[in-house]
Amino acid sequence: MMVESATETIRTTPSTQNGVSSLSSQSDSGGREGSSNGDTNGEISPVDLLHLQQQQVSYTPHGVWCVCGLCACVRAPLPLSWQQLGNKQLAFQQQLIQMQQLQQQHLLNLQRQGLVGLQPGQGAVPMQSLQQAMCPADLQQLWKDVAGVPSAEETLKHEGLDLSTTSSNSTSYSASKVSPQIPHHSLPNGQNSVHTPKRDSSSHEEHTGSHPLYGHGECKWPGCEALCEDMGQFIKHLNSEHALDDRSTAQCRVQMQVVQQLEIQLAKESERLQAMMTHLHMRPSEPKPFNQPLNLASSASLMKRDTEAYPEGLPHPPTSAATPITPLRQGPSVISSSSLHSVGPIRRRNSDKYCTPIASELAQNCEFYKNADVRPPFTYASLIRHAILEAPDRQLTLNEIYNWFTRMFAYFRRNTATWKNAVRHNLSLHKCFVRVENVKGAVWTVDEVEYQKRRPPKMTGSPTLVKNMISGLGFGSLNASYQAALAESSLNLLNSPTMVNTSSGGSLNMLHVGHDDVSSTVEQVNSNGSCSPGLSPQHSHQVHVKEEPAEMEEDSRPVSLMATVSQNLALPGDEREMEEELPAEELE
DNA sequence: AGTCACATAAACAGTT
DNA sequence: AAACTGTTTATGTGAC
Repeated sequence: MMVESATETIRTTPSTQNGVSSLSSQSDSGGREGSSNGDTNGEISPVDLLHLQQQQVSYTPHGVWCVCGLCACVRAPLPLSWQQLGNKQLAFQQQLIQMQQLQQQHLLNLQRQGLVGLQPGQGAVPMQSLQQAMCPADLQQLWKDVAGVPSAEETLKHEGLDLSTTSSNSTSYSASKVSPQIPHHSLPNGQNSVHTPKRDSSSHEEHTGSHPLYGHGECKWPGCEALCEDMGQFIKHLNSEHALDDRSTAQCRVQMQVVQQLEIQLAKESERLQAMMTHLHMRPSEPKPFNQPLNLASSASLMKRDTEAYPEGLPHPPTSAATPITPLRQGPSVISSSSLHSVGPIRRRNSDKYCTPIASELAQNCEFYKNADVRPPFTYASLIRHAILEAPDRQLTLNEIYNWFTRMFAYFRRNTATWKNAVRHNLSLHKCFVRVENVKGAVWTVDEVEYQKRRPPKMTGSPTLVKNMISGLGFGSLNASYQAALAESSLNLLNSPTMVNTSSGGSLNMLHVGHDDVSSTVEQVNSNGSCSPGLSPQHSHQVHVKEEPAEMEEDSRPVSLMATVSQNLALPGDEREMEEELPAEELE
């Protein structure tokens, strides 16, 4: 039968293993390393790409000027390195362009149907939008540059940006890919795009008495601003000054670029809006931001290796009341910072490295983990500890721990085979987990001292944090030995039954910030009364079955500064938050 | 390169 | 007998 059990594990292993490994690779490479690698090869960085996407393109006799719609930065002329974009960026940009073209075509269809028509003054909209990204004077100057130089198109052609033909080596990444296709997509009826504005306008205004290019007695042709007393004079001006020639053609194409860029921006903003609405559950069906299927299975199906097929559901990002709504956030708040590896393996000390509190994370993102099939970025040990500490009496049976895992994490509802073994393994392996025999059977408790001893946090990545934390406690002048003694003292204090049993036990416990996660914040959360109670006095009364002979020796280490520290530890509640960040290590 | 922490797999034994 | 529980060992990986 053991063989059967083993084979069953093996049978389930491949999928789990693959899943884990793939997730691991996703998180490791796709998260930090992957993105960073992509930026370091002389290619365009995501930031630059973002700017690219936001750019408004303008043509001048001196080249192509791009005005970033994001920050209004003007990039001119475009660096040659941008011509060397990798295929990745090109493909991405082409996708954007295609999407934009579809949108533009749709817009034109609407226009033909009369749903969206050019209204008087509408022609100024792109200018206004551009002016948001660029000061009006500069923008106007750009237009005048185009308007005032008949050879603008020639200049552009000369520089490799042929407005009439596809130019692969255009200096403008966006323009080169977009402009040549505009006539085809924006004007599917085969009408020459260059002629369209003029013909439409001249025929339109004569009959209606209004003209999109005329308003407030001025010609609204980009860069013109010619005063026209009436429509007739304007028409005259239009036909004479803005007749079909190279200059008007170039100006028209520039305007098309402007519109196109704005539509790209519109597409992006629409996408953002969609994501926001998705996040806020305002729409019944949205594309899922997560790669993995989300598990919205009811808690009724918690325990068992349920359902390979999970109901398709909306992404369920953190929605706890304590979590401020952040539209663009797609995952747990802490994950976003400490681990882009939200779908990565449990392991790794992300929370340690970044001092990520698991309890606060779980408190904030409880719903997220419950519903999203995302592996929590915490170790088994920390999770087990959290589960136990969350229990009313600080003790759980193995099965209850299982239940907690499946109840709290959709991920564990599905990947059943391996993690239960891992939980048992961790319970047995780590001294911090103490098996206690009671009437009902065996329950597991947490030896907080052992847990903190388990692995002193390195905090190598943030020495300043350590310094700040110490200084925050008023220990700014402490030297390393004092700090070590402090931390050590805190452990001993924790180990003291009297201290543990007192109400200050929780705050003392917060001294051990955690390298892990749970340790630091179970109490913190408790202080808010939201999640789990404080350290249980019952804990000290437990009968420890597990033999831990060597540990008491460490606990009896001399604590030279014990008294001093204990005074400082007995801080009012408002100072305990600072204690929380005190490193538990520096023991050795 | 060595060490450590962790995850995973698996064998094994005891208990229910 | 089967399932569950608990212990232990082995191995691989990543971080330091």
